[in-house]
Amino acid sequence: MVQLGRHYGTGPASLAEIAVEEDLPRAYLEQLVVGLREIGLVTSTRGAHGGYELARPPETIRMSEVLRALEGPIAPMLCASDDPEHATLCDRSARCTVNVLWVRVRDAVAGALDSMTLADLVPPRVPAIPIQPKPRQGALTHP
Amino acid sequence: MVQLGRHYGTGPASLAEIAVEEDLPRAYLEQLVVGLREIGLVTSTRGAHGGYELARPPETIRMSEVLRALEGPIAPMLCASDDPEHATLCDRSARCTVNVLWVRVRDAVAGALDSMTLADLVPPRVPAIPIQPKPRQGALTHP
DNA sequence: TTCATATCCGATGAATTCACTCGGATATGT
DNA sequence: ACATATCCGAGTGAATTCATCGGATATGAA
Repeated sequence: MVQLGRHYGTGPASLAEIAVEEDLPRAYLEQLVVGLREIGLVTSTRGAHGGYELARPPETIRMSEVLRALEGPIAPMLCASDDPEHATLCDRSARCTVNVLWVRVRDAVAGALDSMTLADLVPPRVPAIPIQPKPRQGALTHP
Repeated sequence: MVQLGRHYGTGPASLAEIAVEEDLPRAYLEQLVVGLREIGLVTSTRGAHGGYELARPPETIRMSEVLRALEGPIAPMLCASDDPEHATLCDRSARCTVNVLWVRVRDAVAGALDSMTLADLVPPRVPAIPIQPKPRQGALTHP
């Protein structure tokens, strides 16, 4: 998805390209992209010069959406799932009092994933000729 | 740990007891308790009438400690682990920009686990004779 | 002393998940 | 026609998780 973010606006990128860029097997990417397509995060164009592209600008894609598409509902435990369809009480739920903890953990994770968009993870294009690299406050300086 | 919290102050509780109370195999509890003992969250006394008890009052035991003892360092990915000993960069770390996301998720989880203590999960003792069960504001009423 | 009750310890097994592979069918620009 | 892509279903090997089993060691009570 980060790679698709990089290519955003320049037409579809094939899985073969991304496989090279990320050093991942193409066949594996194929499997991953299924979920992304089903949710509608990416669109595909088949045939020569085809590939995938983001369906929306990177700034509007929350990482929570990406993770849900790839890994399913956010759920530290089965009894604390995002998705009501998927959530189930285990057979210990009668005496178990830990559910509140898992719900808090789940909300914390969902919050963190909601707070970042794909754009936050696409590395900014470094200018070919860097002008006056002035160190920002708090930046680490090498001893 | 919740069961040990219930028994807190009343001497050691044997795994056989807890196995009955939680409907879990005793041999399995034995395995779990190893980590808790090593970290010093529980103390053990061997022999007849022995068992385990919390080393500290439940209010002072953060759930982050418990989870770390049972499940190891908090780490959504290997490159974003709590424990510096355990943390490693993967071979993709040079081009991968997603680390910041995992660090945020990890901090969110750690925060949630830090914010609750074992005492929050030990169910309060219901009085034998309930006096005027007045429904609190916001409590769910059955239709 | 004997004995039942406990914790300790190492090894083993079943089920699930993760990262990845394979073989082909279908669509499409050149 | 043909190379380039996506699509699709099934299958594999390693690792992890949850749990089991057999027996050694310590200790309070009869």
